[in-house]
Amino acid sequence: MRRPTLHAVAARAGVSKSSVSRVINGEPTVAPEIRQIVMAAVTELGYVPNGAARNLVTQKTNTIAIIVSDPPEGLASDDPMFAMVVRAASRALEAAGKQVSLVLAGSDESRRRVEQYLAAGHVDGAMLVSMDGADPLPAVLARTGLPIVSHGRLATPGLMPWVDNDNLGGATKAVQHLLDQGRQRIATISGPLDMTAAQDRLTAYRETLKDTGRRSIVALGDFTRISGADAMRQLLADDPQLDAVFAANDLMAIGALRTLREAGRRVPEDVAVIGFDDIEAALYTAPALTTVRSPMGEQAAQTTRLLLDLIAHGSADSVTLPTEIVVRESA
Amino acid sequence: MRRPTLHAVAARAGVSKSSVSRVINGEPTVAPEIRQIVMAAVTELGYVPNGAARNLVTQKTNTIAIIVSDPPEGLASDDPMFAMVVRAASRALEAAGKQVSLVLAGSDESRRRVEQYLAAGHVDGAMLVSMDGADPLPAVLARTGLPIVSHGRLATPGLMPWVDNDNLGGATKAVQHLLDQGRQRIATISGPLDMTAAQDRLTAYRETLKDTGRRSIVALGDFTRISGADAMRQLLADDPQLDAVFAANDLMAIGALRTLREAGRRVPEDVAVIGFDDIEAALYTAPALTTVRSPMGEQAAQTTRLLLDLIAHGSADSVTLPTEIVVRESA
DNA sequence: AGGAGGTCGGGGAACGTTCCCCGAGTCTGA
DNA sequence: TCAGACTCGGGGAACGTTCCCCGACCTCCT
Repeated sequence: MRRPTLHAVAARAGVSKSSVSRVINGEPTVAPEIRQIVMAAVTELGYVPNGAARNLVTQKTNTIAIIVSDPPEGLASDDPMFAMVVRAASRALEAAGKQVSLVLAGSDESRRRVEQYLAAGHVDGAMLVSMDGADPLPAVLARTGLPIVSHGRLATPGLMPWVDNDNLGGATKAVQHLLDQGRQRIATISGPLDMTAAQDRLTAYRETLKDTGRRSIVALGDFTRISGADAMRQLLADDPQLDAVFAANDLMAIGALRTLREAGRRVPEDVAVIGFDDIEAALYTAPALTTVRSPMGEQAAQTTRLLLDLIAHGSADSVTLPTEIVVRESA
Repeated sequence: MRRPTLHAVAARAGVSKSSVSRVINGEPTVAPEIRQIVMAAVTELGYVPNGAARNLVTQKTNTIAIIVSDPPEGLASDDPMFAMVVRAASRALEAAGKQVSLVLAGSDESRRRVEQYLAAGHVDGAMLVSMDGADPLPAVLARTGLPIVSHGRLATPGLMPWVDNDNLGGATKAVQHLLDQGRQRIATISGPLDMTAAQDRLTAYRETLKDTGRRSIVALGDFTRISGADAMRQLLADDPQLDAVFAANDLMAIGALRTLREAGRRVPEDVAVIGFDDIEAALYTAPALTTVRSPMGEQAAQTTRLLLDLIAHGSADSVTLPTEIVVRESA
């Protein structure tokens, strides 16, 4: 009932286990006839090399960890980012012949386990996804010496290479678009400020407005729909005269849209709304959401490439990807 | 530069490697003072047991594979199901001390690799997610003899235990709700018919309507928003008089809502729309979507429990979870 | 024809654990 | 106080591979 071993295949084929190993690993220095005999024995016995034994002796695992920060609240668990990023990264990794180990870093307890897990040599490298600035995990993991890259720029610079999209540029374009429409009172719904993406988008909003003499109107969200809805209520209370809102992501823009509808404001006539990310749902809101496209699939693919480079060459340079505005109906 | 081994810790602590191993694995039969000495040496050296060596000798990996069918088209890559299911299952698995290996089964090539991967002993068990009926993968994997369960009932019965929600009951409730409102011409947008969930939802629609003498009006979708929008266009062309639509999932209902809006039909006055799943986005449509709640987080957690049971006891019974209707504005 | 060089297969050590088995040490009870 | 039983630590084999090194055979050149 036990799986056949290399030894069994060698015995079956009547050659040494070295020869079998060479055939399995596709080494060129093996006679064609031997190869054939071995292959026959392999298929006959249904032999598959034992992964653990292989990992042990080669000191590599062919496995990459995708480490996703997972807030214990369990909010935003249908986050489209998660699906897009994990899926795109997995695809790229599998295309490169790597296996994927998915790690949710939630509680402190689980964070400790992540460190152990990496130190135990289970993976050849890791990709960090949506880490916030307060999280000590990146620094801890960087110290393991393993090749690690970050999907999204980290608050602490220099820890590891990263791939991010041009949040500053994108947010600037968004606010500029509202200004170009002649909007006078432009508010923003910010993301959680311990994340660099949220910081950058807020900074760009402030800088762009400052040049026009307008004042900033800011409400805080956490990148979820419900927080966007709440923040919008807050903004309407703070300044009933506002005529435009820049939400730091589409999910919050969708929440804002609902609040505006409930408040009887027309979009875009009374209030223009612009989001960020261009998730698929942005096409299906009423009215359809104007937003800034961040190339999420591309970002995940590039992050993967960066990691593979880092593993192969020992170094890799961070990348910033361009963003573009997508004008639909809401602004 | 190399990581310390068990041997190094033993030397440092002045005990045998057996003692160190016992301490590491928390065996009770070890003197407290020895334990203390060993622990000191462990922290001092920063020792972490090598995973591959451990896996090799114990013949288990503490790892579970989540195998997700991944259509090559790359459509629906922001599928909220993917995020919810993978996240909930990962959480449950990590809570049980298991590591998660995420496997996307896309091309034929990658399917072959999945089989190899499982046969190589990289995992102790696997969970299949969103397999369609035409997929040979479940049968192939079942033959490996590894403990495997399915998230969602499979088209081929008896292959492995599964956890599903009550699609028949839920869809019946949905259609009945439309009937109760006095709707006369009730159409449906079906999911891909090679998936059991789509089959069941369509069957329930047909059965429920049949009793009332009404005729079925069916358009085919594939569980994506765009397909829902297309199918709705089709339905309006087929029967301009229709006054209700049951979409087999919320994503397609969202697509249908957009088409209805474009066609100038009011929801729910002219056409009632009801979805299925109760994803978070259903709360944010205009009008808010009436739908059938399927407990996705619960389903993922139960599937995990089923798998752990199967691994521990060698057997486990399939589970069907109840669904309930959630009435909002659209129907 | 003989030797040198190159090609290919075989034996065995090593990877870092766990676990079995044995032996030594300790404690208890008669 | 001594024997027996039990507790706890140590040595070593085993897990299934890879890879190094050596040896044998073949070929080609001189």
